[in-house]
Amino acid sequence: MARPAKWSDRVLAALAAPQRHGLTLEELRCEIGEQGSAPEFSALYRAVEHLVGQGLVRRVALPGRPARHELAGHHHDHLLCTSCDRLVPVGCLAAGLDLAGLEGATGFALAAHDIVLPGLCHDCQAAS
Amino acid sequence: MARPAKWSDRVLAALAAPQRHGLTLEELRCEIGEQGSAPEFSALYRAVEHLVGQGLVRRVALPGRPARHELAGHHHDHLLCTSCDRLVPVGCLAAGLDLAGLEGATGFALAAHDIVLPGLCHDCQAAS
DNA sequence: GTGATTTTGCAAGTAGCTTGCAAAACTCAT
DNA sequence: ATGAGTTTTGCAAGCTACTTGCAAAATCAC
Repeated sequence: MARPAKWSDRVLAALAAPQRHGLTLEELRCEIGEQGSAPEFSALYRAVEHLVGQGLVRRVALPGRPARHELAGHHHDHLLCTSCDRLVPVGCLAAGLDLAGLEGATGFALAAHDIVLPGLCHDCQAAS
Repeated sequence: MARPAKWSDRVLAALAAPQRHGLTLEELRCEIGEQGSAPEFSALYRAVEHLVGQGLVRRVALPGRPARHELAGHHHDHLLCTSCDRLVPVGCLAAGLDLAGLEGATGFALAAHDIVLPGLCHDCQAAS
């Protein structure tokens, strides 16, 4: 090992804070910046990329929105509020799906899924 | 109504061809271009956007990939081959999900879902 | 034809992500 | 302490897919 990664620990710490589930890179940068100096975006990007590669962080890619990141614990899926972008974990949704049946019918080999159901969270329903 | 849309019909025709399910704008442009002149990208973009607004076309947004478009018929979900980008329709997956239970547990109002399960299609499994 | 309306073509702009590269920071063996 | 080797950082530029602005052109209703 050579130079130790300055940001990786801060990233993990920020993701561990349970206030908000699933942070974008930009949010991570702000979060980290509040306790000192904020990292350059590309440095943070590469640090997170590295953590994802190590399997410590899970990236939840969302179409048309910046990806969100969470600590990689046990698998779960998400609900996404399309109004405030809140990402809510909900326990594996694929449990109810006949994956083996789908694979048989289509010839696909299904990979690790990552189901995100869009909707409006409680607060945003009230606000509209 | 004033000037009639030159491309909308071509778009619908191209999407109706069942060879490939789910076309990107770029693929649509090629497809249309093969029977004459290809539309400018932005014209096509706006034509498709209009059709989506009318409810005639459904846009399947995919993270990190260009969105794919299909004729809006009865609802279904998709499998996506992450190697060749093939989009395969598979009949509503949410049927197996306890949506009402999720809504109750989270306070969410779930919107029209659009589940895409990633995997490897038969051909791409063989190729690897 | 005239006017109103809408689409087109061209260009430029945007967000979010990704990469190149040299300079710095750090560890380890000497 | 010194130097070699490795990795991260900062800065800048590049990329893809999408989105928008605007004037010119096409078409419809009259």
